[in-house]
Amino acid sequence: MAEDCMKLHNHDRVVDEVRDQLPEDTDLFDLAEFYKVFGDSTRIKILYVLFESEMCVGGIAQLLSMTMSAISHQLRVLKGARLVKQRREGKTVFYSLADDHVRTIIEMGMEHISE
Amino acid sequence: MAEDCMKLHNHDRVVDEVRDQLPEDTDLFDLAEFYKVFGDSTRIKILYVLFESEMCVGGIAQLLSMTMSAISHQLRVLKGARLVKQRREGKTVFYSLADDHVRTIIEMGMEHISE
DNA sequence: ATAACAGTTGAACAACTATTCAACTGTTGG
DNA sequence: CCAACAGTTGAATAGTTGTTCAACTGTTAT
Repeated sequence: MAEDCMKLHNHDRVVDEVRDQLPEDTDLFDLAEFYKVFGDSTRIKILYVLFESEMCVGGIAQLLSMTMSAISHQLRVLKGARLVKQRREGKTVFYSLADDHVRTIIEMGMEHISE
Repeated sequence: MAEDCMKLHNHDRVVDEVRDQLPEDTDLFDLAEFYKVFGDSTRIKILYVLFESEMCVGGIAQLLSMTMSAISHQLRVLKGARLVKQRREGKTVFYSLADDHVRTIIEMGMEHISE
């Protein structure tokens, strides 16, 4: 007699049950896209900077010792994820956190890795 | 007189202040690495499956219509991030969530994108 | 011992992504 | 209007990453 994992553990039934509980495929995809935004140290650094204070692109660039172009590109990604917002004052553009949600998410991660 | 952003907004002082508040560079890097793990829809799907029930590699593969090899590769990443743990039973290896931390982090993200 | 099964692993390839560079927009002061 | 500054953008490049494939380990039943 065949002792497959399938037959031993009754896969087909369990698999069907679990499948019903899963969120929509598009939601799972969107969630991964969202977390991708946190998956880059430059963006993480920018977010941490904005935790402390709103700041213009040049200021962030100076702080992180990077070009304004590089920072601007990443700010665009952060804005796309609705994590930051911008405010223009003359030639300068100030960026700040869109909401406090971000803080919680990042603190959650920090907790996990420092265990 | 030069009306630089620098001089107008007193960058150097603010920048220095904020720099002191930032976590270690290595911590910020590790945090980004951690979030990278959530930044893939296959891994997100696997985590959601394990929310419902512990499951073997073949079961997950069947559920997600993917090869065992692909799943095994991703489980390795998840294990590396200490998000899942394994348990052997004969030829079968069962995976499950390492702790409930993961649930909170993922729910946090879901909240943000469904706003 | 050996065959069959469950899972792992490393190399290779394709797809994606972060930074750089140069050219651009928009704003302000002269 | 023009020059200078702050920031943005698109193309190009280098580095990273997910899946596939084939070969491998480890376990169990005969």
